[in-house]
Amino acid sequence: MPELPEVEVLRRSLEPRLVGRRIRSVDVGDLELREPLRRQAIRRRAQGQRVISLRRRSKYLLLDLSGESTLAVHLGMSGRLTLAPERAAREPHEHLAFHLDRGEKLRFRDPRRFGLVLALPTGRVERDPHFAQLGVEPLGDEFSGETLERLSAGRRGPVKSFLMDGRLVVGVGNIYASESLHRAGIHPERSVARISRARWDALAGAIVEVLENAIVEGGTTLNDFTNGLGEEGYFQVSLRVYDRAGEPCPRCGATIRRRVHAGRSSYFCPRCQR
DNA sequence: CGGGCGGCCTGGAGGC
DNA sequence: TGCCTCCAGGCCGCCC
Repeated sequence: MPELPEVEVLRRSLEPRLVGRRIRSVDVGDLELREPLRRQAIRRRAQGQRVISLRRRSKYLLLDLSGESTLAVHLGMSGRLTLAPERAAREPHEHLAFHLDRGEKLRFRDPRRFGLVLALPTGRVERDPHFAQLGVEPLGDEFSGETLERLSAGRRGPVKSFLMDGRLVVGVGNIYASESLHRAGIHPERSVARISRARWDALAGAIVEVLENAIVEGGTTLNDFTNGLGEEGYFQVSLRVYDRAGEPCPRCGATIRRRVHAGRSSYFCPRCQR
């Protein structure tokens, strides 16, 4: 579900509804997520605090709270964070509920439980092991073809794996890696050692364009992504290759192919991507 | 050391 | 209708 655009869409949808609100109490279920939930830390850091700001780092949504605490939420593959009326019934796979003032709650649902909810001291987020190794933000000021070329120096593997390595570049997952490579005209299996500076520039531009467009369109809802208010995105209609095997390439008309690399499906146009 | 793969989970889709 | 297999947006650890 969630790559950078979806998490950013979630952040923007929740920000005006959460900033300034007080968390009165927290309910945490019995099942564990990708890691065991640190229930005491979550309750101790969240209860009674106000939401000061919402940030995003990589695919984590960060809720900065009063009391120098930050909640970090990662949606994994199937997580959803949504606002609901306080009286709404608990849903299947609802693992946490943050009860707010004004009769609302913020709930975290995650059927597959690949997600995470962490409570950290605000000043230590960057040093936490979940964050310390994260790479460059593709929508940050310093991101360019030069960045990609520098990060690829001395490496050899396929460019798609390179793009999806969160220690190098964050936020680009399986959908947006395929889409960016198609827009830049680069085959997903091309070795990073064989990409020219001009192509790195094209790829950086394609990544920024695809991510920004996806954010404007509310993210990609293939199955169940929604923003914090339960609204679906519509960038799926703008996808040019992802999940379109057998369809014509919108640029050249050749048949889009699906191939598995590193255990993940890649979609590409065999004619426009070399 | 870098890259590839299996595993973690549940649910939905499609085949028979 | 039911059962089976495959597949899924992320990430980590193990293996070569």
